[in-house]
Amino acid sequence: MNISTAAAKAGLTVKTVRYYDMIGLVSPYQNPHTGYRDYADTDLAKLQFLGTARRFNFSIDECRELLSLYEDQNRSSEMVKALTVQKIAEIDDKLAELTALRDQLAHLAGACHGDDRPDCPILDAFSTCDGPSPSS
Amino acid sequence: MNISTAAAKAGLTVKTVRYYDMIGLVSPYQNPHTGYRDYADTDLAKLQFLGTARRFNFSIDECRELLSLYEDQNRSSEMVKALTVQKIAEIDDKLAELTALRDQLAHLAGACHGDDRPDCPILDAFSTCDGPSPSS
DNA sequence: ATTAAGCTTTCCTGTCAGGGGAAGGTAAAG
DNA sequence: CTTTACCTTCCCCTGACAGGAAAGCTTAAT
Repeated sequence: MNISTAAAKAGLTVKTVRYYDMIGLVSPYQNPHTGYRDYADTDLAKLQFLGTARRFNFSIDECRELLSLYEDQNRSSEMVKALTVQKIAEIDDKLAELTALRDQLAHLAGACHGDDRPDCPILDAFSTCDGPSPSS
Repeated sequence: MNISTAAAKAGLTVKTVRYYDMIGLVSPYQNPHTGYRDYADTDLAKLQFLGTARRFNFSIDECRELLSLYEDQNRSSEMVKALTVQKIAEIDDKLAELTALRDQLAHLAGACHGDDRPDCPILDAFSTCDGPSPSS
C-alpha cells in the first residue's frame, strides 16, 4: 500500500506519516529501486493506533511508549493504565487552569462597557501586574 | 533600569524581554557605547502589560494589537472587549474539547483492570480507528 | 511512442515563543 | 587589580509537523 492510501486510512496526512518514519515510529519496507514506501497491514495498524493516541493528546514520546506496549504480546495492562491515568491528571490540570483564565476574562469583559469611550477595565487590569499565575 | 531588573519586575525572563525587543514589541533605549538596553518606566509598564496579557493566553500578535490600543489615548474599549470575548470563546472551545477527551479517557481507564494480564481495553480502543475528532 | 497528470522521493525552510549555551565585552564589589 | 556578576550577539534546539522546490516514478490517454 502506498503512503497516501495508508495515510488516508489512518486519518493522517502524508507529511505526518513520512515524519513518523523519519523519527522511527513506523518504518515501512522501502523499495530499493524506486524509493517508494510500501505499507503492510501491520504498519497500517500502527498508524491507526498512533492517529487515535495522538487525537487523545498523547505526545509522540508517550505514543512511542504506548506503541511498544501495543506491540508486546506479553505486556501487562498496568503500564498502559498508569499512563492513561497520568494523562487524565494532566488534562484536569489544564482544565482547571483554563477555567480560571476563562472566569477572570469573563469578569473583565463583564466590567467593560465596550463602547467608543477610551475607559477600559480590561486594559486597566492588564497594566497592573497581577494577572493569572504563569501557565506551563 | 537594566534588563534583568525590568524582567524581574514584569515577571518575565531576560530571554523573553530580549525577544520582545527583537520582534519590535518593546524596544528600549540602547546605550550606543556599551550596547546595554536601558528600560524606562514606560517600557516597564508595557512589559508588565505584556506579561499579564500573555498569561491570559493572548498570542504575541494579539498582544501587539492590545498594546497599540493600550498606548492609544483616544482608543475605544470596543475593540478590546471584542478581542476578549473572542478569546473567551476560544477558551470555551478548548474546554469542551478537553472535557470530551477527559471523559473518554476516564471511561477507558475505568474499563481497564490495570493488572499484569495483557488484556487491555485502552489499547484495544486505540487500535480501532475511532478516536476523538481531530483537534485543532 | 510520447506526453501529461498524478503520484512519490529528498531536502530546505518556516511555524510559535522563546530556552540553552558559547564567546566576548562591561560594571560593581572586595 | 581581580573576581564575580551582568550584559551583548550569535547560533542551534524544542514539538509536531506544513509548505514548497526539484527530481524521479507510474499510469492513462493521446
